[in-house]
Amino acid sequence: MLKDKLVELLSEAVQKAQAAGTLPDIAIPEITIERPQKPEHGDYACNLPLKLTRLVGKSPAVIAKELVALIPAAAEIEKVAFAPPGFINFTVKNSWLAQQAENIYQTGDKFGNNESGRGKKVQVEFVSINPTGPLHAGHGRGAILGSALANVLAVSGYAVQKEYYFNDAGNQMNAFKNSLFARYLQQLGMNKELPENGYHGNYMIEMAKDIVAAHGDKFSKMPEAEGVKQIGEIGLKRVIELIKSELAQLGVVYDEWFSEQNLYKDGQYKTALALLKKGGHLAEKDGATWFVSTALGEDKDNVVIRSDGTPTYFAADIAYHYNKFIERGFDKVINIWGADHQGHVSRLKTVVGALGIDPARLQIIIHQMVAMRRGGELVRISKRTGDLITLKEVMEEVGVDACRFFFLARSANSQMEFDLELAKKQAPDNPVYYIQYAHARICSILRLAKEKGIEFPDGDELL
RNA sequence: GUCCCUGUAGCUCAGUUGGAUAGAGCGGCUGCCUUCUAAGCAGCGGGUCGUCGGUUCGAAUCCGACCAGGGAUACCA
Repeated sequence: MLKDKLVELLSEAVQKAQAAGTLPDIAIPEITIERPQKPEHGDYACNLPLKLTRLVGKSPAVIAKELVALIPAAAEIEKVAFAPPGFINFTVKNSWLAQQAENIYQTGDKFGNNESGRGKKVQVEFVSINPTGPLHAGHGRGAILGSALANVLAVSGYAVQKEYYFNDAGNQMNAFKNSLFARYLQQLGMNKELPENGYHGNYMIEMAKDIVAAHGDKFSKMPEAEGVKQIGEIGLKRVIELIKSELAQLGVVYDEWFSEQNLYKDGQYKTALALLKKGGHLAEKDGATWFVSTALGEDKDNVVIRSDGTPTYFAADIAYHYNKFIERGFDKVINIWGADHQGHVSRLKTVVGALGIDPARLQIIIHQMVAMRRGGELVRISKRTGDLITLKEVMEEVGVDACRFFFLARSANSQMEFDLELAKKQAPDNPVYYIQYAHARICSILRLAKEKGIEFPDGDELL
């Protein structure tokens, strides 16, 4: 990259200055190259003299002028200039720029790829919602963020693995299974109430209908516990397939679907907890087992095993991260979570540290919430109410490309509003439309050029 | 109460580790139409960077206090 070349040139100049005694023999701060905002300031700029002024006790202008004189000539560079108060500005040759257009054209899709990841194993885990129903509109944000990030890492030379973690054990799953069973009995005309914290969505009724069509009434004839279990398994499979296909439709494809149950099967859960116990991080209180995070600077301790002997979600997460780092040996793990999980960041990092893993290897990206609207009107995302808007509906309404664009167009840590009207609008105030329009125009220019037989050489400066 | 995110042009937002006159798109205003989709092109205007203080050669950026909006504060996940 040209920036690296410029850093090289500047380092040479600094060394010469130090050899000549115009600069003292001190550690030089990192040389950074930036793009100036004004074209008069050249194509690239460096503020090293400003950084050095305090260290060497000379005015930035003097340092800059001395360095400019010592910068060696280079094929890419037209001009090196001093600019007050202490910038060094570089102007690149037009011929070099024209050559870049040709390079980009020749490199094609691979342009910009690099090896800075050096093959390090990175896992990006995202979406990972409980498989209790279809994805809603807000889940699209994590999905797009995760897949885009994984793409970027992959072309930067990392060995990336995209993972979806699903909880197929625990309370939420039981509520799902019981709800589905209740809906199933209702379909058969039997009187059965939904459980108190059950799932009310229409998709549960649809799924119950399908199960009746496929399997008849056989689950109603077995003991309830057995019926719930079997019907739950069917429901779980169906929901996971549903989620998988919706994400695939969005262009998001995973390498691994990781089930929480794996953690218990392979004994990793026990191993991870034993490791914490050995480190003195666990304590018994009120009949439950706690992770004593207060000893490590956290605000409160966290329950790991409830007084009824069942593990909490946090306990599973401990085992899961033990698995990621120790069993599977990822160098770096990136979790993408919604803002509603923000409270878990600190304790997860703490417990990872307690397992003897450098917490810096775990990076958690929190994205803020998404509000959907149609023009002026807010659209609810809530699962409880009937006017739930699913990710599938959004994709089908505005199109996959527009969907990806809008979710990616805001930085993760600012709240966003997704305007369905705007995303569909064929007018300049819709950025997606604008981009598509630019593409159409370019194609039509190229088509006309071909029709008229206009020739243009590769890397023509006039283009 | 405590913790996290946010507050920058009329609107939606960028702004890398502190650096040059704080940027973009849209909207607004002015001028352009016989050959590319006028769904266009050229130009102009637009700001106490939430408020107040501090750090320093220099602050949208770092520190402190405060104000406003959103989120989190379970033996739920």
